[in-house]
Order: sequence, then C-alpha cells, then structure tokens
Amino acid sequence: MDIQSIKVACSSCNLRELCLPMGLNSEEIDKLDAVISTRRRIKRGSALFNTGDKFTSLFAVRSGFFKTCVTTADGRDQVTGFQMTGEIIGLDGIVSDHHSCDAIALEDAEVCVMPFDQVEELSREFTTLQHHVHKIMSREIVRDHSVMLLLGSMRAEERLAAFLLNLVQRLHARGFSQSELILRMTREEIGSYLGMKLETVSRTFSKFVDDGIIEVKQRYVHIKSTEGLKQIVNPQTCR
Amino acid sequence: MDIQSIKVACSSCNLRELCLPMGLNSEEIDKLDAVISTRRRIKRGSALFNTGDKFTSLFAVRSGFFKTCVTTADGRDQVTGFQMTGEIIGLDGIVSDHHSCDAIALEDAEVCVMPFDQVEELSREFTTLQHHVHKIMSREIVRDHSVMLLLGSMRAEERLAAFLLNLVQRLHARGFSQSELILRMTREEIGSYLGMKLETVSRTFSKFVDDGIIEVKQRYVHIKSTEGLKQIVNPQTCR
DNA sequence: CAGCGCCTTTGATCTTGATCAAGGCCTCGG
DNA sequence: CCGAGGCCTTGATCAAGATCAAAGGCGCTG
Repeated sequence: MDIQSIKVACSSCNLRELCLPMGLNSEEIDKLDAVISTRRRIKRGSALFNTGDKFTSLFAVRSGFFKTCVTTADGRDQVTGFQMTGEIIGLDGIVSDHHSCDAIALEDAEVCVMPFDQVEELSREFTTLQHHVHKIMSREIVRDHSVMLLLGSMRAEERLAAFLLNLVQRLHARGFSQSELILRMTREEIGSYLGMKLETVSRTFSKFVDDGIIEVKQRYVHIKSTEGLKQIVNPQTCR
Repeated sequence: MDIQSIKVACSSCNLRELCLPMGLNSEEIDKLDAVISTRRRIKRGSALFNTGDKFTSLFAVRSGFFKTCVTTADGRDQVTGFQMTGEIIGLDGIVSDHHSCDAIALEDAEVCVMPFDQVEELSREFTTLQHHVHKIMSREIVRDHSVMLLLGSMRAEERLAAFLLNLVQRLHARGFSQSELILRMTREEIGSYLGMKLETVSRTFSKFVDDGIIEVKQRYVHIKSTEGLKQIVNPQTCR
C-alpha cells in the first residue's frame, strides 16, 4: 500500500494560487486544511486510480506529472489529458461514484487527497469554495471542448503546435521557462492525446526542427519561435 | 426580444426525472420552482447565447433541440454537442463568467432559465441539489472524454455508428423509439461533431444502407440492426 | 404552382497521415 | 564495460478520407 498519512497544509503550500484554495480567505483555508489532511505518493508508471475504482476523493497534484486515459472494450485507448502541479484529478468519478478513466503517474508524484463528501460539506458553508469548485469543473469542460476542436478540425502540425503552446503556457504559469521544456510523456502518449500515430508525432517534430521553429533533443524541447508555432495553429494571420 | 416570463413549475414538469430536479423531494422542488420561474423561446436557427455573452444562467431544454459549437480565430468551428429535452446547457460559462461557445436551436425550442447564483444558493441549502449539480457537471466531463476517444481513435464508420447509437439511446430514454429517429441536424453538423466532412457522413450513411443495417430517407433513420451498429463500433466481438 | 436555395448524394482524384519496416540511440542492470 | 529493451527517427508504401465537381431532391416562398 502506497498511501501515506502526512500532514499537509494548504495554508503553507506554494501552490495555493493554482489549486483548490485559490481565492479563499485565511479562515476558509484553515477549514480546508482540516479536510485535506493526507498526501499520497505515486511511483512513476503506477496508477493513482483505475477505471472502475470507487470514487471517494479528488486529488490535487502537488508534484509530478500525470496522464488520464479512457479505454474502449476492444483495448484501444485515448489519453484525455496531462495534469501538472496544482491541477485537479478525479472529477470524472462524481457522476457514477466510480472512476471512468485511469490516472497514471508519468514521473514519481505526490497528490493531496481531498475526500469529496467533505469538499461538498465545506462548499455548503463557504460560497467562495463552492463557486471555486464549480469553476474548476467548468474549466475542465471548456478545456475538453478545445481538445474536441483540436481533434475534430486541426491537421497534424496544428495539433502538435497547439499542444506545445498549451504545455509551455501552463509551465510558465508555474514559474518555468516560456521557451524550454522537458516532455514527461512518450511520443506515443502525445500521439494518443492528439489523435495521431507516434511516427507522425516524431515526423512533425522533425519538420518543426527543419523549419527552425524548435530544437529537440529527446524529451527536451526548446521553442525558438513562439510566433512560428502560433502561426501554424492559426494559419489565418493576414488581414 | 424573445424572452418571455411564464410561470413554469418543475413540480408539474414531466421532464423532472431527466432534469435538474431529479432526486429532490417535494419541499426541495418547491424551492427550486421559485428559482426557475421563467422560460424562454428560441426560434429555429437562432442563438440561446453566443461566445462572449455574459454568463448568468444555466438552461434546461424543455422542448426542441440544440447544438453547441466553438469557433477558432480563423473561422473553423466544431460542434461540441447536441442537446435534447431535459439536458442542461451553459456549464461552459461558469469558469470565466462568459460563455465560450454558441448554443443554437436546431428547431423551435423552449428552455427553462435557471439563474446560476440562485442555483448555487439553493445548493448550499440542499445537499441533494448540490450533489446533483456536481453530477451534471461530471457527466458532461465524462461525455466529453468519450467524444475525445471517438475523435482520437475511431474511423469514420465507427464514429457514425457510435453517434447513431448514442442518439437513439437518449431518445429512447425520453420515450421515443429504439429503432427510428429524425435527425434534427444537417450532414454538415454531424460531420463537424464527428470530425469528418459532410460528404464522408453521406457516404457512410449510404454504406450502412447498402449493408442493410439502416434505412435512411433524408433526416429519417430507421435502425434495422442495433447489433450491426454495435459491432461496427466495437469490431472486437470474437473470443 | 413555379422557382430558388439549401441539403444531399455520388463520382473522380488527390493528400494526409497510417502502416510496415529497419536501424539508431539512450538508459539501466548485470 | 557490455548487452538488452524501450524509445525514437526515418524511409517506402498504402489507404482512408478530403477535396473538387456535378446533379438531383425537397421544402419554402412569392
């Protein structure tokens, strides 16, 4: 069993501006601290939860990097998202009391465990928290819609460019570089997320390198021209 | 202005088993009635809301049929969903206080207007309602993930078969036939939702007809073999 | 009821990305 | 230090679906 009970305080967490406590006052954060009292460590490659597991808690990523993926009856699967520090995992489980996807750590990770019944209880007490929970869920819905747009109407180059821009923007919000990143996932996982094969992902990376837009060394990516990527995503820049 | 203030009571609505009031007791429904006091009629082809509109309310479809779609800067757009009787529209607006998609009526429609601040207020009072709101949002997230799976990993025939099965299943839950339906959207809108061109949608319909799985007469579709469609979605039936 | 416009179907051709295949690189463990 | 395995790149070929084009059908409006 890799569950550890460690006291963790939102009040002293440097992620609180990205995470559930965002916007709460100090009294509210103290109450939230009481709810979010345990952490859990997940080793690279293992699951935070699997499809079908009983849903009890949401998880906030403290450190590490996750993917979530859904699987069809016949074994095909689809990465539905990559989650980094401060992001919330597990919203899929609310509707049926069971998770409908797998959440896999792509590197050694740690999450805060937030028992959902307690989150709901506290939400009834604090308007701010209630609204924030609603916002988190709404944000996920809007994000999913933009992935649908990507999958439904973009070509391979556009998808990969949009993906890189999104990743680097989220990393930047966490204090990392705007132009350099380390990919935590394989080409195959990127491909699954973007609806393309790993060979196509690799070829598209190579094309961007040839065009001088990025440099790539394995998992390391240096974005030499953010503008270049933006123009690929949005070919319409004239007028 | 096509806003009409008409008294509408959830307590007497025959959709309550599909809609927001699901699972509430009579006292709770009475309170909800006070919140959901207006309806609004939307004519075929016009918008319930557009991208950028201020978000104030969720809408429950009373009658009619909607599509929601997102648009890129360069004018491409993507249908993100079709909503029928009893389904909730507008969750996208919570996160930023503004809608991030358009909701268009595909036939003359009527919705119940549910001011979101009042829904939140009532949610703090009634655990049942609170949990139900969370479930509705979670359901939307799970639905979006399955669309991502469809767009990311299915071929044209599989997509259309899955789409038909999903539509007819939702219609059946509303008391309609399991085997017959009238499409409320054009081939182009189906194509946008499924990430394919209208010609491909049309050809795929024709192929299903040739294979004896369905009959099609314009917008009318008769499913002759639900099993046939299921096998197309899930080619793995051996073993 | 005639005419127009939109929606749909179908055919021919082309393009993108999938598939099949081979080889190289990096990492990790013995 | 060496070898194995996983990951990545690149090439050649193929196929699914996009694109271009044309024509038929249906419903709405005047």
